Amino acid sequence: MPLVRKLGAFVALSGAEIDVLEGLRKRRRTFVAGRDLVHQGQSDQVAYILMSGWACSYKDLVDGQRQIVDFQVPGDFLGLRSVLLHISDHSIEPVTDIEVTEILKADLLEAFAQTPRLALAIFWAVSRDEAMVVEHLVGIGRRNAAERLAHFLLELGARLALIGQGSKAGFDYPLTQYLLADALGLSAVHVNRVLRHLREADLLTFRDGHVRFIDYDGLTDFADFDPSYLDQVGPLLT
Amino acid sequence: MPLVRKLGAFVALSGAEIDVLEGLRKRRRTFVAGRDLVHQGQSDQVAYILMSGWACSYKDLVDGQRQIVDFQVPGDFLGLRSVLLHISDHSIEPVTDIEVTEILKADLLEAFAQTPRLALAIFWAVSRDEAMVVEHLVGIGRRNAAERLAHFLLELGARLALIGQGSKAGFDYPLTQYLLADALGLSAVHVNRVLRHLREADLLTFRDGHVRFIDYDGLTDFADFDPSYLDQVGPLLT
DNA sequence: TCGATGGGCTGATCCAGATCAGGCGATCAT
DNA sequence: ATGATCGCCTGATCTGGATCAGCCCATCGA
Repeated sequence: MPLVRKLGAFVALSGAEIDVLEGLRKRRRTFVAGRDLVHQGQSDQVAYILMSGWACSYKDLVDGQRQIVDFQVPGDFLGLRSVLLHISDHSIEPVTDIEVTEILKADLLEAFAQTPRLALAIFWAVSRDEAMVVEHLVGIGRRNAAERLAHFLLELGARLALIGQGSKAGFDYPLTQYLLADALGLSAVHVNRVLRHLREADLLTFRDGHVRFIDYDGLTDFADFDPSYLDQVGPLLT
Repeated sequence: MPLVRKLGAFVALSGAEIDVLEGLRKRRRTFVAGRDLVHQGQSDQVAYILMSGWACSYKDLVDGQRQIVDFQVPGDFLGLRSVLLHISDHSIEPVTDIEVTEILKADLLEAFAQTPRLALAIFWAVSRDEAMVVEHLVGIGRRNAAERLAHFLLELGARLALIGQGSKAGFDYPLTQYLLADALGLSAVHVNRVLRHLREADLLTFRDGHVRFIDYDGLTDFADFDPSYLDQVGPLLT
């Protein structure tokens, strides 16, 4: 299970703790691509763990624009923040068909009371998510389009590497350039142009559902990518 | 104590829980304006609760720019994220002289184990902080300079109202236009111009250390400010 | 088989906000 | 009393990325 793998990067979980996580298998559900699981303004107090597929969390603006806050990959929580806040401040949309397991507020209380170490591990995961949002903020606020895009793809690569789905060579993605634009605060037109620049600079390619890092070190340098905020020790094996 | 007041907006804390918080008084420290308390890359695993004064958390880029992620006001946590992550991914600078109380990682574990409700309240505060960062991300990504600035000041007003230091009429601030620019992803020059526009549109004034909301409802409308992400029920009394 | 749709790609034009280059007044140290 | 510094303010110019308008190709349902 990808979550166990991810949390394992932070603390060695005991058998009992892993059992708690594995016990969640029972509440498995699936959702189809494109139809929101959580909608802005809803007050369900339910979160999910993503088991397979990709999702994204985003906010809509009145004028019809939207900002994608982050993509979620297997092992990530969906909507954990809205369990504590009374109203969900964002929407979540599956990018692909996805499988999830449900977490209720009661589960969280249970985890806090019974297995403080597991609670701490969840707290770590939440902190890491927040660190990623902060990094996106910095990217949108201060990096130009090319650096921002490169940085974003490097981050995704590192995150996927942690669950065994990416490496320094690249990774498979289910994203469109429109999704990327919504995440990066750019127009789809400009995303396309920037991808061409990166390709022409022999840094990476982005096509047919696969990112290939051609010059990983050059790219890291270009994007000023310092993965320490991801808190992964040896993030990229290959 | 402002933290008690803030958490009280989420759960009614028991006497015992308040005692735990009040017990932190002993580890009070002060810092002078401008000198970083926490520096990017440091690995101290210590956080603080801000008792008085303002601070800001920010990230530096290689090219000398910086992005302020958020300002902290009394009752807010400083650097809580870096207690869990092994390395602090950001810096924290006091905007004014500040008073803080220290929280060690051990305290946090203690809180999780002993008083799960308090732990939940802290979790709530962290979720709220994250929701604010997300809102800033949306602002920088998709709002124009004027909307972004107005939204930001309205948010600050609401946050200060929660601890009794602001209202629909306005609030006192210790910020410069340069700080505002670093927070909003704008240049200081442009912040100045936008402030003039907002003043000329009879929406607000920003001078002599005091924000005055001239047309609160008009401003809310203009900035598309929906405070539900702050999870405050009756945020603005006056 | 042929529209319709969705994703990718491109050139031309436009504009919000950056950058450059200052000026003004208040405070403060010598 | 005089620089130096800091915060605020302004006009002129430049530019990164948006917007507009459209083409190409693959897929898919009727």
